[in-house]
Amino acid sequence: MEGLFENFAKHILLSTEEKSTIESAFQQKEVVKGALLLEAGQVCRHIYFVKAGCLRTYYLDESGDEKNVILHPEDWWAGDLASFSQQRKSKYHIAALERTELYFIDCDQLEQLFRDVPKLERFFRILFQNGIAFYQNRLLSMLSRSAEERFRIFRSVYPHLEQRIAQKHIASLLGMTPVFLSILRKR
Amino acid sequence: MEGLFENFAKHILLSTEEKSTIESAFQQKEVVKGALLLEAGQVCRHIYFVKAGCLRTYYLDESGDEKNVILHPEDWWAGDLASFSQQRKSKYHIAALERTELYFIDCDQLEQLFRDVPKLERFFRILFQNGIAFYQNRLLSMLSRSAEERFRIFRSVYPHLEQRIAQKHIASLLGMTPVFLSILRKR
DNA sequence: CGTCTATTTGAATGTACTCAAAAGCGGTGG
DNA sequence: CCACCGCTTTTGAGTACATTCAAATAGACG
Repeated sequence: MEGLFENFAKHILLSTEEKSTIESAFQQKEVVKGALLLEAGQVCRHIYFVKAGCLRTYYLDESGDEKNVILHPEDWWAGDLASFSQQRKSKYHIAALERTELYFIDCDQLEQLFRDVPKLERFFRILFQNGIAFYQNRLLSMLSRSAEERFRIFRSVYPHLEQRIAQKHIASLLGMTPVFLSILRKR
Repeated sequence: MEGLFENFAKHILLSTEEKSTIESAFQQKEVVKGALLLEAGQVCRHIYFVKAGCLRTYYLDESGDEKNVILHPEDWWAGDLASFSQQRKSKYHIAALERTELYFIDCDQLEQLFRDVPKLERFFRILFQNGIAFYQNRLLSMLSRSAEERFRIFRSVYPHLEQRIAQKHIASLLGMTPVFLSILRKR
């Protein structure tokens, strides 16, 4: 679980005992491309950490269109926090865009883990704090950038992801149609 | 500081001692309409809680246009968390849209308060968790809703705010021009 | 009351979309 | 290994939603 602990180490310092407490709470799994980890309408029961591969969180709208809200490549966390913490039905689906290796934890066990290793409250407080900054940025880019600029930003932020995943998923993430993204790429 | 403690009570239970520790860490002030609480380029040194009135967080882009990222009416928190926690220059300005009554805390004192009242880590973890859900929603609405739908949503989420603040600020928040919002309102 | 800023209105324009069809690509099975 | 099927991407034509610019009107505030 190296990748996971490196991630924790970004914000908190864990003792060996704390690490082993955490290690025993997390599980590991590998899912195939297309696998569904959370379905809208269900309560989110797990938080995932992506070791390798890529997940996406998306909204399935009234007309059946999928809107990718966020991609989770390696070293990212995934899970519907609002659903998780308020035990409400999720609005989002979470699925794998590639064969993906994951660590995950059950939501009840995470609550227990918060009690056993209180430092984790701090870790997630900071993680979520950064999450807010991330979404503020995304929102700002929707408010003030053209489709072309948003695509340029995407390319610079995720240099290799463009080759790994379908254009339609990038288009959806950036709030444009795949047809229009294809036109932009030709330029 | 009733409003503030009611807000804390949404997620954590505080003892009388804890309340008084918190109370002595927060300060109070009142600002006039238009007052600037945070300027882009400066490091965010305070977190604000809006008792009455309304603040806005906005981005001033290259061409001098202001983009409202979020409004903070009564009972909301404000402050650039990313700047605050990483001690980096803020990208955003925070200003008052009305005469506004505030509670605020210095960032160093908040760090101290996290040590004195560890429950607050939990409070802010949950607050930020909800913040992420809020921004996900905003983002989704930019990704999948028309300007008209976004305006309808705004009206239902903030029923009285439309009368209190300038249309151009609502237009900016919703990612459209004030001219177009005026056309929408006529319909 | 006068000035300054915000809103409304109209015309022309542009960015991005829809629809449809063709081409490309990837995986599967014969 | 190749052929076929399904899905994704490309291309083109026509369209719509929202913008820009400019001018007129209304409203806020000292």
